[in-house]
Amino acid sequence: MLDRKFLRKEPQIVADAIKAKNEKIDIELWINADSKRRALMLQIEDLRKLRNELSKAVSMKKRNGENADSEMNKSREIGANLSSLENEVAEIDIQLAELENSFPNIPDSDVPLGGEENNVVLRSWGEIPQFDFAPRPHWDLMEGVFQPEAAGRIAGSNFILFRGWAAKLQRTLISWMLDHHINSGMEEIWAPFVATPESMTATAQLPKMDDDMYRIGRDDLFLIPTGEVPLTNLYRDQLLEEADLPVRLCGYTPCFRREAGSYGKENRGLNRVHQFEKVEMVRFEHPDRSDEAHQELLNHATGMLELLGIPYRVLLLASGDLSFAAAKCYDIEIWSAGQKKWLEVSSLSNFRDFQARRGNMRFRPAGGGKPQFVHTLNGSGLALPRLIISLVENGQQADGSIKLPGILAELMGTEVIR
RNA sequence: GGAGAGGUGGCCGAGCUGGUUUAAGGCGUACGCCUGCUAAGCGUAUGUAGGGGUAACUCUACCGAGGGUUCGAAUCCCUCCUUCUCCGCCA
Repeated sequence: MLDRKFLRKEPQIVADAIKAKNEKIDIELWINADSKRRALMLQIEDLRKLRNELSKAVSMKKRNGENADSEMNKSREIGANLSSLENEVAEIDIQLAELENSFPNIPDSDVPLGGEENNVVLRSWGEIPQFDFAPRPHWDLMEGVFQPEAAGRIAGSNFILFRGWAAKLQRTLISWMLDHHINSGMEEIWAPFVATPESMTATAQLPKMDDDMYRIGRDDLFLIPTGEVPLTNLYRDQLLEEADLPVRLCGYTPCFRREAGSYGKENRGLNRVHQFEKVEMVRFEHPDRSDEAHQELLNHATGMLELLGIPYRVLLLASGDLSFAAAKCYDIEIWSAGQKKWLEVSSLSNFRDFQARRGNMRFRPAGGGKPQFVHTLNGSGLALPRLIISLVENGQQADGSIKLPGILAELMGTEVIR
């Protein structure tokens, strides 16, 4: 959510951001409703003041045993007036809230304008593996341990069922990544995998992503589409002390996505599924340090890829590719040798105070003074299916066996999976 | 699922037979004083949001959320959420 004062003062910046993010909403609607609301509030507050004074007079007179009928009648009239004005304001408030929820965050000034084609590759690491045979896609290499048909029988199409070493590999990676985060000072969180509409609104999956999420209608809950939701909402409506910052969290969660209308070749195998596992990093930062924190999250995520020996590149997303709530976002893409393409395995965003304002997450400055909104950041660290794709496809050998990077070989108890 | 008890400012906690409470008091925090340091003590200030004014300042709202009763609601009524205790059910 954007600050109302900002909306009043800088409508053009907001309009530009709406355009840059390809949203369709008109700020004029908000401006009109807001000024109408303020005019009404002026009247309401005057009437309330009058009524408060009358009330006081009634109270005094009654205590002295005097008659207060005329004050009470006046007050009654005011009450009738007030309730009709208050109803008007209530309607406007609903409009305003809807509009405010629909304004996207403002992209940072260093974010390139335009769509996906304007994303900038900031850096890359590692050599793209070469083979003296034709490398195969993961669904071939994982035949027997990755069984989409079995998953389909259980839950419908586009779900994952792993067995044997694939199941163990996933569990091992989750555990290793969490330990990696914990060792760098993050606190591990195990949170609910469902969340209320309020939580979804605070992190801004609602209203925009409604159609992309699974909803449990009977209890009005959503299956979380990312660990960002529970980890960030941990501090919804909370007041932190400056000394508490930064709060550095990590946690494993499954992520549920309807991926409505996305079928086809691009989505074969593990590329795009309805449920995937992910380790998420979330950070609550002092506004002055969020840029630095963003870099740290990025370096932390890429550090893991370097340990695993997976070639990657880092993209700075252009405005049109930026999510609704983000001010700035880096994507990390890793190489898929079998499919010969880059796969997004992590998205690291700085939301500045956008989510904090929606979720009322604040801190009290060290020297006292008014509470301020924190900055929230998050990033995948990392998403499992595509990481597994890359490990399997990049590590494949001519006979179809898979060579594991040293660190994983140790954890899995074998250097080569057959 | 059933019964009961709670939800008040950063925290604790009074008020809850409706009207000088426009939320007491304490803790914490900030500043100052005093004690030759420290501890203790004393004094003052200190909720959030919005509006008006150049300004000292001032007005309005907020006591889990939303409705209702009333001239007037933290206080009475209804619905919902949530926490705790007991019972039931359950991996």
